[in-house]
Amino acid sequence: MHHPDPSTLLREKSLRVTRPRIAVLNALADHPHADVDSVARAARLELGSVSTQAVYDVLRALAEAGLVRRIEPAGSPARFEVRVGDNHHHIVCRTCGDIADVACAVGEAPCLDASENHGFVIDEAEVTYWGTCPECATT
Amino acid sequence: MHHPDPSTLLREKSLRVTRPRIAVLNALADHPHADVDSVARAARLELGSVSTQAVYDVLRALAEAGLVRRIEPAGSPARFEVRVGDNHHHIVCRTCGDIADVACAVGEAPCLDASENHGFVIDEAEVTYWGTCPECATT
DNA sequence: ACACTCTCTTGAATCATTCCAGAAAAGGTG
DNA sequence: CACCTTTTCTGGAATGATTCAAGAGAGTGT
Repeated sequence: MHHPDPSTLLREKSLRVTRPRIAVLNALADHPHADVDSVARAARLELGSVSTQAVYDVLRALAEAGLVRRIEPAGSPARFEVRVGDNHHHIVCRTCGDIADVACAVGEAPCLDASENHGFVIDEAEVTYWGTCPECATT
Repeated sequence: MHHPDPSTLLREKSLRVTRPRIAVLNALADHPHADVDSVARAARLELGSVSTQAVYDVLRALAEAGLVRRIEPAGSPARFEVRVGDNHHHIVCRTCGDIADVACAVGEAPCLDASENHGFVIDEAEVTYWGTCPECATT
């Protein structure tokens, strides 16, 4: 399930290849939209042990390099995903916080134009759909 | 400054009319997109003193009643605005965190349709434009 | 293998927000 | 207007997510 080799990805961005970084990339490949805690748990399964701070550091480094994307839906701790570069959007369940991907029709950022920009230079339009997921809808 | 009378707004929602609530509504009318701390400071100018917890409680009560809207841009503490009910969107400066309103072309939520909904029932599409504000662009 | 630099570990601090129990105040009623 | 019920406000403490700091440890190019 880890198609693009984590080590290769890291080298392409001139980042050092370390076991925690590989474990975090693998964790995110298996668990899209995972929060820091879930990533840390998954990484620990692979490594035995990693400090929580290392996971935070790794995630920040990967996000800065553009290898992962940090998403922060209102009311939820930060979540991360490896799917980058396609400017897709998210749909969040108001009840359980579950997140699903929604492809962007345009594909490139910014995919929407603002009617008034107030002099701002806009580089991205982030869309978050809010609703109820199938499971929470039935209960 | 405070166009619709705060007391009237509160009564319309069957909320008790208290001095902290009026002060918070006035503060938000004067400072759109203010965070809790700014609201508390503004409210203290009007009242002399209010506990921070009262401000949190008031903001939650007002948000639940639909009198104010809570917005939470990634990386920023929660901010509040007197709700207009027009489903407008926001443009956030990546550098200074400043927020401006952007009218929604459609007006009613959800103003966008998701291409795939994964079985979710969508009730709102929240759009956040990211960019650089005029001041930060020049510096 | 060596040296240089970046990354990881441990431990503590910070910020925003929430929880709790009791005191005070708002609104309806007689 | 005084009373009573319910809701709200106060003060203090707790929680959760995230960040800071200093030193030990590991990756990379020569």
